[in-house]
Order: sequence, then structure tokens, then C-alpha cells
Amino acid sequence: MTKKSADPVNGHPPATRQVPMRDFSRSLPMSLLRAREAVMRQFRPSLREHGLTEQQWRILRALAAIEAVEVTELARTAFLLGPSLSRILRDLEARNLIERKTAKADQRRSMVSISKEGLKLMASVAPTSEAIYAEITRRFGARKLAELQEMLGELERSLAGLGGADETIAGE
Amino acid sequence: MTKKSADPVNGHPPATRQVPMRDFSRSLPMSLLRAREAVMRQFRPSLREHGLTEQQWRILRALAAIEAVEVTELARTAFLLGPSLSRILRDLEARNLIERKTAKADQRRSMVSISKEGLKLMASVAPTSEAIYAEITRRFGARKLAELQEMLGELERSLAGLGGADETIAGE
DNA sequence: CGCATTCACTTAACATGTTAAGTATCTCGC
DNA sequence: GCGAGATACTTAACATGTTAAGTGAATGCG
Repeated sequence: MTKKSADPVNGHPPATRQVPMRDFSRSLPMSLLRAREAVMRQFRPSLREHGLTEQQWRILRALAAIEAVEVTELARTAFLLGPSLSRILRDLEARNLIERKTAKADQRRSMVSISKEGLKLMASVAPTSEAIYAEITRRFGARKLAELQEMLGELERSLAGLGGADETIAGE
Repeated sequence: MTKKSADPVNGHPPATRQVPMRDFSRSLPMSLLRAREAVMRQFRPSLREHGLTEQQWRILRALAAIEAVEVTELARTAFLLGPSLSRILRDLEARNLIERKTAKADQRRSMVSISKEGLKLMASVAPTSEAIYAEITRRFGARKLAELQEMLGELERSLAGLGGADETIAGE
């Protein structure tokens, strides 16, 4: 009822394959993208109710575990690029969810920390978030989940050296 | 030499954990995100050389395998949201990489297909792309790669019913 | 037939991803 | 102690992600 992909406009067979390539929909990047989307789709509604985006939530979580961090370190932890983080921190600061002060020793660095309000917000989101994660774990299986994460880590590590671009190699 | 995360500004231990939550950096979404980034980092430079973004490449690949598709179907195949696709198609059309014509039977639908130029561009990118994919497969292991993709598919399927939000359930 | 709904897209608006520049500091060699 | 280069961010500019609203064309029903 939702759709009928049979009967295209003309009677062409579904594949012409004018350029030789793997089946696109089964490529690793697509598999990873779809899997991640399937997971995040579960969390977004809850975050949205609290006026948080996925990235903002990542930042708050990273901050909740520590006293204060410099922006660069936070970028690494939350897996965000500097410019994205810069913007998001500006907004989170305007909402009083985080605090910032320049480091004494080095005026270039600014130390970021979560505010009392930020902690309150986290406390109100965390339970739902944990429950969703638990449900995902239940459905997929804790054992398999651990296995999957292990494989993902291995994949990362196996590609670590293969620099995508500006790889600053020692002897070059 | 690149960094020394020891010796933070004050002598605080690295974790304060003011809100009880899983270790953030080991969450499934983060694992998937990092793994995908590790993979895509390999491809981006090559695509960039040809003036293509990751998404544009996805669209061309999806189109290369078929005669013509409607936009909605293409969105599903390339895993893009309608608005993103709409913009990208506008740009690809301006670059003469794709062609568009409204369907005869239904004036609302527009059928998209790859152009001769688009095919030429694909042909020039595909070899490098395949080589990179082969290297990734070699490094990670073909067997493990297949296993990983199987698990990712299972994960997707296990979350299929768990509607993130607007899930239109039959009896509600 | 007439018209409210539904459909297939497109536009708009705002947030992030991504690369390149810009700015203020800091470091180091001379 | 000064000037070139490195650092830590921030801004800018453009592309995409994401949700909501808009537009024109088909459908269904009285």
C-alpha cells in the first residue's frame, strides 16, 4: 500500500550497470551509515524534546565526565571538527549549559566545563537515553553488541595508517 | 610530541562523572560514527579531485545501475532525505551530470537519469574507488568484512520495528 | 463534476560537516 | 627581546542533515 516499485515507467529491467562497480547499496560506508541511522533514530525524539541535537548531547556527555577541558581536546572526545564545536559551544554557552574561561597559563586556550544547569538537563535526559540503549542492547543482544563494537574498533585500527589525505609521513 | 594529555591544568583526576552514564566514547553511535569516518576518509581525497562530494558520488552510483528513477525512489536508494537530494540534483543537473524529465503519466514525478558526461566522470573515478575498497578489504580481511556487514544488517533489522518517532502504527 | 486529501517534489530555515582564512598567543632561535 | 613560525581557536563560505511549509498535480468520494 505504501509503494509499488514494480512497473517502472518503461518496461526496462531494473539494472543496466553502465559502469562496472560493486553493488552500491552493500558498500561498507552505506552499511555503516544505515546502521548508525537506525540507532540514532531511536534517540533523536527524546533529545529533541529537551531541545538538544545529537552533537550538543555528545558535548554535554563528554563534559559531564570531567572537570574542564580545552576546546581541542573536547573536539577529539566528542568527535567533532573545530569549527562545528566552536559554533555549538557558542550556542550552549548562550543557553547557560556550559561555562568557559581562558586558561591562566596560556591565553590561547579556553577551558570548557558543564554548568549546573547543564548537569540538571543531563540528569533529565539520561534516564530515557539509558533506557533506549538498554532496549537496543536487548533487541540486538548484549553479546553481539560487544562483538560488533569490537569489530568496528578493529576496522578503525586497521585503517589507522592508511592516511586519507594530508597524512604527514615522516620521510616525506 | 604531538600531545601530552597528562598533567591537566589542575591536578584533578581525569574523571568526575557527575551524572551516571555509560562511557560516552564507547557508545554504539560513536563506534559507528568513527568507523564510518575511518572508511570515508580513504575515499574523500579521490572524490574531491573529481569535484564530487560523498553524496553526489552516491547519487551517480545509484543512477549508473539503472535507466531512470523517480526522485523519491532515488532518495531511498542513495539514503538521502528529499530536501538534500533536491538540492544536489539541481547542482548535478547544472553540471550536466544528470538529466531530468517529468514522467508522462504523472506530471508530479520527475525521472532522473545519469548523462553521458556523468558516465564519463564515473568511469574516471571508479578505478581508484575500487582500488581503495580493495585495500580496505585486504587490510581488514574479506571474511571479517562480510561478517561485519552481516552484523550491521542484523542491527538494522532488529531496530526496524522500534519506531523512533512518527511511527504510524496500525491500531493507533 | 467539485473539492478536500493525498502525493511528489521543492523551498525555507536552521544546525552541522568540511575546508580555508583569519586572529591572537606562544615558542624558539638568534 | 624580537621576529618567524607554530598553536588554539574563531570566522567565513559552501554543502548537507533535518524539519516544516509551500506548490502543483493526481485521487477519491459525495
